Amino acid sequence: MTQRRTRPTINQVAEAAGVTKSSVSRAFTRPEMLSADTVSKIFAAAEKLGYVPNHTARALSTGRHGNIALIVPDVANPFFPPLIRAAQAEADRSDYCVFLGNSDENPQQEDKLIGRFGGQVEGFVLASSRLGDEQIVAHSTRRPLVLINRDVEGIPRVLIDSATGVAEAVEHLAALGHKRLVYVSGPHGSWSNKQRRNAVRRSARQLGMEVSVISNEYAAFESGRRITANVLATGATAAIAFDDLTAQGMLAELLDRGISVPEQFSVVGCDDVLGAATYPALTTVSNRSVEAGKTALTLLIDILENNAIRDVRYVLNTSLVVRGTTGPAAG
Amino acid sequence: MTQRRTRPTINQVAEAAGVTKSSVSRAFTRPEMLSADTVSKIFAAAEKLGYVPNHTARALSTGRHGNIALIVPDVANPFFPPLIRAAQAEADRSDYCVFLGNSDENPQQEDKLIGRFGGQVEGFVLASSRLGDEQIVAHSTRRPLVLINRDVEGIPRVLIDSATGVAEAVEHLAALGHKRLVYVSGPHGSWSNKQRRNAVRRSARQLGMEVSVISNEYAAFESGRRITANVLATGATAAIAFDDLTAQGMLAELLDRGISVPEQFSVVGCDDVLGAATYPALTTVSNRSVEAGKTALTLLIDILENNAIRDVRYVLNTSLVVRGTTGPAAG
DNA sequence: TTATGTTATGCAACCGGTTGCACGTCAAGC
DNA sequence: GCTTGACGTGCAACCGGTTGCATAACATAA
Repeated sequence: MTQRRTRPTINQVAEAAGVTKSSVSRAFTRPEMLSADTVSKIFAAAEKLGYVPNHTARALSTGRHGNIALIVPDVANPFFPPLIRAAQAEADRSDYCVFLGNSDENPQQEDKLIGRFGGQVEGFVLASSRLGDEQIVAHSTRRPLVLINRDVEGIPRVLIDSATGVAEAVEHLAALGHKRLVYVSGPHGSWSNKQRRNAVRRSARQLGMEVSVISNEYAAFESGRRITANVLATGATAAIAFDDLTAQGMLAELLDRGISVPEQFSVVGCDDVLGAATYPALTTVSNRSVEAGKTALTLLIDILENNAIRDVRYVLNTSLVVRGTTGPAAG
Repeated sequence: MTQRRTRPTINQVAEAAGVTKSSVSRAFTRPEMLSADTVSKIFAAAEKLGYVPNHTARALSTGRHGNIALIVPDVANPFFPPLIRAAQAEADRSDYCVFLGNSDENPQQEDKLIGRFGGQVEGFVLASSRLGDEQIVAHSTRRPLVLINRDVEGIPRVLIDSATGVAEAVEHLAALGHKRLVYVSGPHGSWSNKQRRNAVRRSARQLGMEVSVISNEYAAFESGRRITANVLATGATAAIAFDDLTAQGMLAELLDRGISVPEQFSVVGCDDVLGAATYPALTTVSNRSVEAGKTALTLLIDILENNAIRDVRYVLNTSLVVRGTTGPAAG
């Protein structure tokens, strides 16, 4: 294995070019301050030595790292990867590096990650943060911070308003003749969950439907299976799940129990992360996670570069995507 | 908005505790060098001021950042999120921060990311790298580097050996009476793709089956749909796809064309990223991406902490998961 | 020719830690 | 009582850049 050579420093370039290190530094940061001659002399020397400015040293003296941190509750939840990818791409356009943190749905872990990243990032994007409002506010006093799917006043935030889509879902079910409805909850600290639950309740009340709420802490396929018994026990004819994964688990469990969807029971998911991959293809609420990721980063970078401290509340609407898991009420 | 205060430095703590900054530094890094009295005096002062060591300054003088970079071709490809999550968790156990890079299946982009991260990480994990061998070797001379699903001699690597599972798949199809088979390729630079293609060819030869290979640069649902016509044109009765996404696309297209699976055509995926979510549930080759992510990180951290420069080649075997998309050959 | 202004470059302090070496103190050994 | 060694702490250099200010060189104006 080849030896790991120590990289050339600004001093060596300076010596090779016959100038001082100030000039070398300027050649790389503000070349317009130097004569064209000097600049090209320095570049030639740098090129020859394979000089690359030391990021850390630069960060120490300027206080600017060119890094941002993105923290999500669960990387493996299909809602997040597209968001992460979009955020990443946007960061890349402005030459920022992205730290990714996985909080495991755990506020303490989230806090710990913020602390760990704190010293080496310009700012944060917290997606579906599980922290309390006060903690979020506290962190935002140290570093610029943008929230996704979390509505804290005074802090720039990008919200995917699933309420519009969920309301459409309830109307859709009402139109199909359903009278009793279940909402299957998501994580306790989740803003989206609260929003969806409220939207279901509100619409159902307006349409004269009856709603039960079933709690389900960890949103995933397996827990979707588990809570299906409780859902059926309510006597409802349709369910709206916090997310597609939960809905998918319910679908599998219903199939196993010989209950046919949508003939005997209707299921609606949320976030449209599975496309048409389930069987029957899942009726769900559309997802704007790509735009959310991109927008959050644009916002953060704008704040960083222009020192714009604005109280932005950016809302992305959603709508119902009707596929094959909803049908006329049984009976 | 509260003002962003500048954090206390080692000097302020030193003054408050009535010692020099050397002692403060030692209190945090090698407290056994100091008297217990001094240490507690310093900790008290630090606590009171809310002192947190400056990561950047420390990194500058020690050359150690406590960061590692993980680069994947596509975060949104469901193969990677579980791997990323596992890697993340493992890094966390040793207090490393993880930079995530998305190369977009593009070697240039991958190279650029490595350069961007280079100055602030201890080492790299490249998952399914699209770089050429020489580039990988070159980068490994600068920083420790562990590969996932890429077999370059002399470089520590974790390989998911899908060949075993793919061979089982071919045998399974042969046992079902299939004589003509298609392998639908994945990305050009992909080691996994080469491995799978070869495994299909080898097993098919042994079993006296005929194989066509259809190329398909970008592995995804849509491209799976697109190449289905070509697949059918070969006259084969079964196909093994580079990955589940491609297989899923084919399934959708076959359904649209009124070709029933598995009665008229059999499909096998690879990586088992969709679980039983497709319809029919996809027969596929198991996936060890979680272990791969975890192992790669363990390896890298071991190299970093113990300076162990070993030529490790860690292989994870796979096997066939039979579900509902394979059946007896038509006719 | 001298005063005045511009421009390019150098000097040295600074960012906030770490660390090799020197020094002072105190206890044990002779 | 003096030497020796161990131990705890301080001094100062160093990591590799950035940047405010001073200065030299040269051009322009009076």
